[in-house]
Amino acid sequence: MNDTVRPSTDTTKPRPMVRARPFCAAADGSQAIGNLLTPAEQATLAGIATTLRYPAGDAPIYAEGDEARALFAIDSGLVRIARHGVDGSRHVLGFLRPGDLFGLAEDGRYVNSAETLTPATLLSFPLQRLTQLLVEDARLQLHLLTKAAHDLRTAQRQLVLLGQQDIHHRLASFLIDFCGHPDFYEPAGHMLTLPMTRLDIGDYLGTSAETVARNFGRLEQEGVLTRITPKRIQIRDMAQLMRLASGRAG
Amino acid sequence: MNDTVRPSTDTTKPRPMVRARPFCAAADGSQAIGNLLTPAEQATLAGIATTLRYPAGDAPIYAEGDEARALFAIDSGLVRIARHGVDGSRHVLGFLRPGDLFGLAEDGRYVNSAETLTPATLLSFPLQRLTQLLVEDARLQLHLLTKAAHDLRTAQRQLVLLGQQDIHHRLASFLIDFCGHPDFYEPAGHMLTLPMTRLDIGDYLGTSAETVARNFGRLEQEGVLTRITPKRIQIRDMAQLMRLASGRAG
DNA sequence: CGTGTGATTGAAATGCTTCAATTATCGTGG
DNA sequence: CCACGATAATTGAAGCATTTCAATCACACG
Repeated sequence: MNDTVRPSTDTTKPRPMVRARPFCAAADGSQAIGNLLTPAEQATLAGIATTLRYPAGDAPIYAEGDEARALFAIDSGLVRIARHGVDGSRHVLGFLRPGDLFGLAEDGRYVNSAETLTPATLLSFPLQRLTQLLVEDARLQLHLLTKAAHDLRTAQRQLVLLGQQDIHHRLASFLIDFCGHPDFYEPAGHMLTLPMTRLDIGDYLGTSAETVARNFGRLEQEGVLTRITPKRIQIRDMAQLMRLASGRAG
Repeated sequence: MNDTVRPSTDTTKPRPMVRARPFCAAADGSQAIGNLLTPAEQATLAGIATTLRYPAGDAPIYAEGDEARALFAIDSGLVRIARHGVDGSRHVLGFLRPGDLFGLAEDGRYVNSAETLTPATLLSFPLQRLTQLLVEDARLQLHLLTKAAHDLRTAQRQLVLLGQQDIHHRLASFLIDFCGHPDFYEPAGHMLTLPMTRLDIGDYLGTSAETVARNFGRLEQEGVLTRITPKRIQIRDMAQLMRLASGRAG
């Protein structure tokens, strides 16, 4: 295991990015890039990438206000994107998976912060060289444009989620998101494994860790799920969970 | 005044798009295009545009699920972008102004609905021809990519806004947004003119029209503002309003 | 096998939602 | 120009969900 927060760096050829969709609302630049770009385009991008390794446990990748020097793609591991209010409050914008892209800047600075949730390997694309590439390759641009449009839709999904009044429905939506991802949901045993804390979920859903815990309890009482451990959840009534997620009373 | 909901169409040369930033969180594709594109690029775009005129009063521009045939830009007037839940609830994603772009599609269909707030003149860009243009012109693409990135940041702002617990702060943020736009805020008399209803604001802030009204009352009691009429608001303590908007206790 | 972090639960206070009634505003036609 | 009617806004009150502070419990890690 890594014993420092500083990432280890190597410039060897990174593995190709081949993973699927992002799983949760990710209001930041985030989407699978593997199935949007051709192998040739991926190779072009990989040519300017540097591989970085980070340990688990909230290792900072960048912070709000930092000078933006690179765009990142996740090769392995999980990353949390958040913004912080002046009062110290935190709002989690998304949980990112392998294949997801993040690090969009504004006026040369990052507008949010990124930390690891688990040990992670990232690909870093220096902005300067990336920009150079973009003006040369229209095809690459069109794909990135498509990606950005998709991210906007994803952000809209979370906006609608936060627009829902009660946490009961928001939590259901959150869980349903995860059930669509093989890395976290095992259909055979109906087992869901959550990689983040209750506080992370609370900050994501716009509520507190306590309310999240209480609503897990409520879903359990209703027979929708069972908490094997806090992070290992067994889904007992997927149909009902989906009803709740889509806003229908339950 | 228009006497039908169908827009009148003409193919004469549309006026150039020259307005400033969008004013409110606009989770949909929306941003001033005038100051991002060169006159030549604007001319290229204008060449494939059709001008549409819509009356006021919630005239539908398109609805969720409609086949997406065009991208829209506002020449004059105001447009509301929203999504609807299966239970009939509505979540307003943004209020758009002249210069704003909207109508991003997913799988050939619109993912939200757009209606007028006031009489509006729109420029319609047929998707087919627009796509053609994009693969030919790398410069245009890079600008649209920048625009998309900006919209993502805007969506993030609204996410943070909705992440705030109480409506008091959310409403303050909402009002501060408007104070930055000359079309709605007159600094001389500290007068703010809101073009939408309390229900629109409620659906935007994730609450009800009643709670919005109550919080206007509360801001008035606190001496922050005065309601001349429901839609004409005089700001009496801008500093305090900004403190509230940034999350600091009031 | 301790120890610290995360999760859960309790209880009081607050804020929000909902239903309902009243009042105000604005566009329209007399 | 004023009156009218429809829509919007405000306010009241009861019920409910969430927040906050606090204490306890469970688990993972060393």
